[in-house]
Amino acid sequence: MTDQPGIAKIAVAAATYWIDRPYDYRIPDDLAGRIRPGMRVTVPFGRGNRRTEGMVLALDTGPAGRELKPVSGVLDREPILAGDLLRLCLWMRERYFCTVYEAIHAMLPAGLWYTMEPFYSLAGGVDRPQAYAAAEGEEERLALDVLYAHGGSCPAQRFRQAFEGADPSRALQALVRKGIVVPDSREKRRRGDKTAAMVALAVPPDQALEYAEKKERRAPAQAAVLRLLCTLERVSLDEIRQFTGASRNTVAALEKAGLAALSREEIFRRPAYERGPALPMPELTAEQQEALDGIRRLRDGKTPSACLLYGVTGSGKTTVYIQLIRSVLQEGRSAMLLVPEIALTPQMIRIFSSYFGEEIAILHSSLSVGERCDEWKRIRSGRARVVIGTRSAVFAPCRDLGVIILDEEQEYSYKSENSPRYHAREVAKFRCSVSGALLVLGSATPDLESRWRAEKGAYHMFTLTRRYNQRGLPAVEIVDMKQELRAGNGGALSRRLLECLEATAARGEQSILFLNRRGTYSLVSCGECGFTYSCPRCSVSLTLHAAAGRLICHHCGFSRKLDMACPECGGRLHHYGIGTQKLEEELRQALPGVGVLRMDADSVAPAGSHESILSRFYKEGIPILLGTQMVAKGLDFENVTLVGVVSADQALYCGNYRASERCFSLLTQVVGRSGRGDRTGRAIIQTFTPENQVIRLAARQDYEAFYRGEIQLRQLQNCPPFADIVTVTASGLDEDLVLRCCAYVRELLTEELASRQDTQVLGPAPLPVVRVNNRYRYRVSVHGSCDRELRRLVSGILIHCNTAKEYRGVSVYADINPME
DNA sequence: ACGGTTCTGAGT
DNA sequence: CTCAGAACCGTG
Repeated sequence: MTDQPGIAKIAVAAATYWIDRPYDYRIPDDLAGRIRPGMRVTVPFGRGNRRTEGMVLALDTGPAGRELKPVSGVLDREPILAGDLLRLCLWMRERYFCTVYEAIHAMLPAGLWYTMEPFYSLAGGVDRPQAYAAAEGEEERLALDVLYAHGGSCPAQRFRQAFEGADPSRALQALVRKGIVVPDSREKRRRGDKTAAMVALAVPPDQALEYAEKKERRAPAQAAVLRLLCTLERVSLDEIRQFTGASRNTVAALEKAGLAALSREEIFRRPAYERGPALPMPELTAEQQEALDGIRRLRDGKTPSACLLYGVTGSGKTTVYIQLIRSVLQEGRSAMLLVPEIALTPQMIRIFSSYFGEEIAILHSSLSVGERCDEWKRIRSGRARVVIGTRSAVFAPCRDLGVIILDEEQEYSYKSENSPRYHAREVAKFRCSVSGALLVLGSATPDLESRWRAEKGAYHMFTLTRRYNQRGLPAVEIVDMKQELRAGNGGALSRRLLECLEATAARGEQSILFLNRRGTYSLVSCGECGFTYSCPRCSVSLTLHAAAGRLICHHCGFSRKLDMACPECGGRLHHYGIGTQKLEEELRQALPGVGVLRMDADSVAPAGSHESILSRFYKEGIPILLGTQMVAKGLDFENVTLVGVVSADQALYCGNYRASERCFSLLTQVVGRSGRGDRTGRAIIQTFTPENQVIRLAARQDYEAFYRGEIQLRQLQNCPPFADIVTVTASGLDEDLVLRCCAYVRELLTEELASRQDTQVLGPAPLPVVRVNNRYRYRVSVHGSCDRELRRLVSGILIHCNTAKEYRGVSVYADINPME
């Protein structure tokens, strides 16, 4: 009787939410000792014993109470998830109502995922004549031909190729029924590890040189390779080719002669980014030093906790980050810096590469699968200890994490919109508490929730108030667009803004115009009968995509050609709404001869064009940069002294409880783009509601006043941070059924939560767009503390609604503090 | 979800 | 009595 673990507790990839639990498997003798928690394995699952992937969560000793199925194979040599990430999976399952494997898929780069590829093999004990004798018809014989050609086992894909369009499945199924062929599956990694052939001397250098001299005449290439190897010890085959021109065969000959040894070494695919010149650590201002010291003291505390670094735009938060990361590295630990959108921060990466060189790893969605996978491996191996990335980088496999910094922590891009619907800030907080790391939230306009926690003492707060060069904040003017209309100016740009744009250009300075509306899209409608195009699958109007001349649905992608005239009455079609493209035309007319650069979803579609537009703006000094969200953030150009917000209103009136916060943050950021050099900037905000308090406070850059007012509203509405909002959303093709399901959800929640004073159940309410892709979507919301009781209740509801046959065809999911 | 098992009812 | 398809059920 040994105490060797004989049982593995395994999370199975094929499990849906309602059957997701750790399953016990027996560890067969041949795999004993090779299985550890954090490794992926294959296991038979379900009645059909289909092979599926599983993650070993824990090992257990002891004789099984009943017959267990055995683990069938091991996929990883080493645990791919360390203990902290494994714990995180389980935590995410509880918090975000997802399966363990959904959490695992969020954590692992796609290149490391396995897929199960269907295979067919010859059954044991059947010989070739027997097999062919049993086969009936051309197709079955062909299938056997394919199998024997591949040595008795091959992927299903091969049959499809060999059958040239004909369906092989009938023949294969017949052979399976006859017991000649067995179906099976094999795992396949999405992207393999990249390796390079390396060459090294297999004998002492003097011996190699001697041989080289001897062979100089008859084999000059071999001699050259040997001499190179004497100086460099280990060289890749490619380098040998480059330096000596010798071919593979030359090296092979040396290997055969016992002089060189060939081996394979893993190499890492690295993303392209601009490396900055190596720089000494930046100097800190007194204020920055004070913040840094305070943050460091937190790290020295027994339980490093979270802190808020509140710094106005241009106050040098990045400098503090750099110094903080350096001190973490000096302790031998690793650091993580999360940013809302990496495409917008090439400067950030450049700066960090200046200070940390090849120790940085970059993780974001526009890397190739291989690059992402390899950056991940560099982090896990400890080669890269500074991770810079977007939302999903919060799962980076850092060893001994010392700090996680969330820059612009109020940004909503940190919240995932699909399962697992996690918030990177919450995940970061969890990881920090597990690893004893410090969480730093940086922002010029902190999330109300964070600011409130700071006030309550849950977070420490450090403040940076002074801008770089002692520059004052820009002078902000609010322009009333109603008055413009009364004065007969129906355009998108006020006279005041045009005047300032012209004057700025005349001084040789630059302006940024911000339009809070995506792309070039606009609504099309008939001027005579009022007809508008609507999507046949969704409850929205189609919008015009001028560049393609097509009408497109932003929700499902449906598109159609634009008609010459109204399809209902033949009347003239008008385009409403203003996009960047239209604004660009208006500008060119109003300010002829003044250069305009446009940056929006359309113009940056080709990869890398984002940066090239910015560098043109910088280097060519084009007077006006016009764009959407993407010009609001992170740009830092000295010569920009004017910023115009074309319309401040859109962000504000959309019915979301966070609309004000969002608007305030956006306006503050945009305004902060102005006057970063040695000249004071100016900003102009256009609005139809100049009396609006949020706009006025943003113009004054008065975050504290905004916070005071807004936090009271939140308390009245029982919204975060005073309560969580847990939503249960149902969708399906049958609107009645979806509503009936919601009614059930509402009833159950109301009943079960009746005793909770501070909890309200709201809805069902349609989503802002009620129908997408023919599916109707309604949701019930709970405002209250998302404690264990509520989570269990919601979990039970999800399981019931997704399995009960009266709601068949309705899918239901839950989200906590969703964006919409 | 998925595939094996059981149930059901029309057809021989 | 047979057999196909629907309903059902459990996943280690």
